[in-house]
Amino acid sequence: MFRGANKVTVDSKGRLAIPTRYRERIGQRSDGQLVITVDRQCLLIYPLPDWEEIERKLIRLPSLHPQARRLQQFMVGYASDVTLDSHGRVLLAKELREFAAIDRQALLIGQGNKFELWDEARWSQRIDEWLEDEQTGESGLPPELESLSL
Amino acid sequence: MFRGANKVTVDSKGRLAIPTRYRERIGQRSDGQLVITVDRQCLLIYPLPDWEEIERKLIRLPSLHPQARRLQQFMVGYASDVTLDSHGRVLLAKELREFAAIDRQALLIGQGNKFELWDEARWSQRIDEWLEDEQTGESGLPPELESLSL
DNA sequence: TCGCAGAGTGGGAAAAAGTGGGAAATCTAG
DNA sequence: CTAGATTTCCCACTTTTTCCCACTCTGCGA
Repeated sequence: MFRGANKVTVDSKGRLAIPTRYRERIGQRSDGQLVITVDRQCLLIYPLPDWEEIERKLIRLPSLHPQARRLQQFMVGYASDVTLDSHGRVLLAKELREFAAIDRQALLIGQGNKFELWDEARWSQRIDEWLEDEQTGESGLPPELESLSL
Repeated sequence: MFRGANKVTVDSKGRLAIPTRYRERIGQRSDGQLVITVDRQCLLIYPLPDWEEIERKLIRLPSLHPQARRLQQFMVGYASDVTLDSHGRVLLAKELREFAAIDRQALLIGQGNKFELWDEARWSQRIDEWLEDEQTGESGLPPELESLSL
């Protein structure tokens, strides 16, 4: 399981160093092969086998449903294969950096079987939104959340 | 499986370079033979054998159903055979370029067994639509999506 | 406090890919 | 049959990518 938030920098060539503590696990799980794709506002980084499972699920979605089609289109469409280089770095395709507005400072967030990669500014914006929402007292939690005990 | 988004340019003669990482697969699958046809807003590019399967399905559709008829008409009607040249490029027929409003900058999107080719401007428009829809809190997600865990 | 080791960062050079254009070949129309 | 136009093939230049090396920084131990 990947956990924790790490400040990382993307250099001028678009390379991103994966923090060392994750490297061994990635090496074991997928021999250094990762797949990077987009979410709404950030990028998602999966070890190859985990991605393949997601991809299978996506492809099975009903292709006539516009929203399903779109999710497929974006997630599979942007998914790019990368391999750790000799220094544990991966190359972020220009298209991905543009999509997620990542230029230099970013945050790598461990999320179980995957990572999220956020542009620093967008991330702090997201924190603000969260705090605001909590204040204004959110309504309409789905049952899974209502009963969640932390 | 084809995946990933690539910025590509269509030159003044209507040629499009297929990114190298896909070429080997295309060579294996169909000896460099592709079929390009139209979708509603973009072009679709299939390896020949995959297209032939699609074509069979299309032809079997009930020809009295107006929408099926139209789909047949457009997809089969516009389908054009192309072969990779010595530099891995294909020639986009003028009719196809006009249909999809592609002049110079385009995006090649891997979608499993096929590619989509989008005019750059149209694609970013599509991204905007996606982000808007997601924000406005979608209703009526199909069960397959509701329970999808990525 | 100093030095060493591991991690992170940057950059240069070779190789590969992308791009454009020209010449030959083919087709079309008069 | 010929002139013009279009297509196809190939060559050469430019840009990008990839691989590798070297330097810096940080943290830990002596």
